[in-house]
Amino acid sequence: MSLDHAILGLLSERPRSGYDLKTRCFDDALKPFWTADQAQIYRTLERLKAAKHVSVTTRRCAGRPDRRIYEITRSGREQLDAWLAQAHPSPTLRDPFLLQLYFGASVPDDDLLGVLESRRAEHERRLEELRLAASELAAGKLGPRTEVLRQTALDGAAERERALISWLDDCIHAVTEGALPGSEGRGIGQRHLFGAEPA
Amino acid sequence: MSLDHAILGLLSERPRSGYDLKTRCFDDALKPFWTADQAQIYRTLERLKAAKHVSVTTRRCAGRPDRRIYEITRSGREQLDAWLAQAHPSPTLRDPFLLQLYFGASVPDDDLLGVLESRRAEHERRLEELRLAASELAAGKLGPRTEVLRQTALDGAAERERALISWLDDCIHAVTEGALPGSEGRGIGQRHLFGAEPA
DNA sequence: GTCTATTATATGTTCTATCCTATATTCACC
DNA sequence: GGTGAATATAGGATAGAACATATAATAGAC
Repeated sequence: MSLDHAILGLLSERPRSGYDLKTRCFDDALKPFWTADQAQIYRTLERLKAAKHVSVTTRRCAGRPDRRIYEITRSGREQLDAWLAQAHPSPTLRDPFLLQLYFGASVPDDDLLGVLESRRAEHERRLEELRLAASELAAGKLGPRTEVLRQTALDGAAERERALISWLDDCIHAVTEGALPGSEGRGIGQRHLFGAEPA
Repeated sequence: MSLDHAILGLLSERPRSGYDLKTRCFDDALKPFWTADQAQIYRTLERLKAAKHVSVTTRRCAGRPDRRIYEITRSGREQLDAWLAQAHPSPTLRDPFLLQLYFGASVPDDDLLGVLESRRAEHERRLEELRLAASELAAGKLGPRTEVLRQTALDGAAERERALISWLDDCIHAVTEGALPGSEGRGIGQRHLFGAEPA
């Protein structure tokens, strides 16, 4: 239910429409922390409205569809505060790339290197995004506690990326230096090593 | 479709039953890389069978339900090899904890500290699991390339955890030293700062 | 003697996320 | 005059993950 709370958090700053949430929050400042597509946002707003955590005011716009401006209610704030103050389990990480390494004994060095380098580029790209977000944050538009906390959150995400990049560099180095034992073909030898299925 | 390939990878080592995959792979050695519940595994095996990537042999067992042993087919191996050799997008990270920091300006230091410490404990727990997995791996039962790759994968996951723990330590330190600006109440002042919704 | 765990497979339901499509208008560009 | 982008909301379809329940026998604990 984290998307609910992301939206409640955004609405606790000021009232917004669904479109506004999408284009000016989830596609922008919130992107490093949580993403959501448009359909999800509108559906979540409906749900929050049904739960009375937000209220709606329709604003007429000539020609266009009416704008529905959502505002957080007292019960929404209470819900948000309770959620913010308690610990939540961290999501289990499921990364296809680690599976590739795990099962990659039959993959030729060249292909392996390609995968490693594309992964490295991706983390570098994310790190760049985080740097950009951090520089946009430092404009003094927010309260000091908010600003420090957001910088800290960005920094945590950046640490993660940096750790992965330096590890990937080690991997790439090992492969290009030929430090990785040669390709093993696949499985036939191992099947004998393991023996038959136990009864 | 990574679960499909995790299962194909496991079956490329040796034939296994669904129960076997669950209890001896996904709950064990594969746990740091990919988890799956029983229902998911059986349904995926069905799907792989329909796609002719695995074949089944039923083994009668007195009293118990028959054991269905799955074996990878030639087309399954081809599918697996192709997947292993190409790059896949890394999953977008969505971590409720980062949202908590992002919106946490109204949370009292004590609650914040509780959240930080419980998160730290969780990463420490995972790191311990990774250490255990690494020591179980170093038994010489596998080919040299497989062993190095698996150690490397575990090491990458461990680096991630270590980076987060050291960052969390900084956060905890900052809060306990009072380096974090005081609580801001919530929103009322900010609402004025931001001004009204633009027309 | 009952209760729980283990071995083994399978279905049902719900939730979340992603993608695609529909609707409706204004404005800028070519 | 047509095309596409921006503004704005909403529904449908699908896939993945999580959780719960059904069935069925044996072995061991209390």
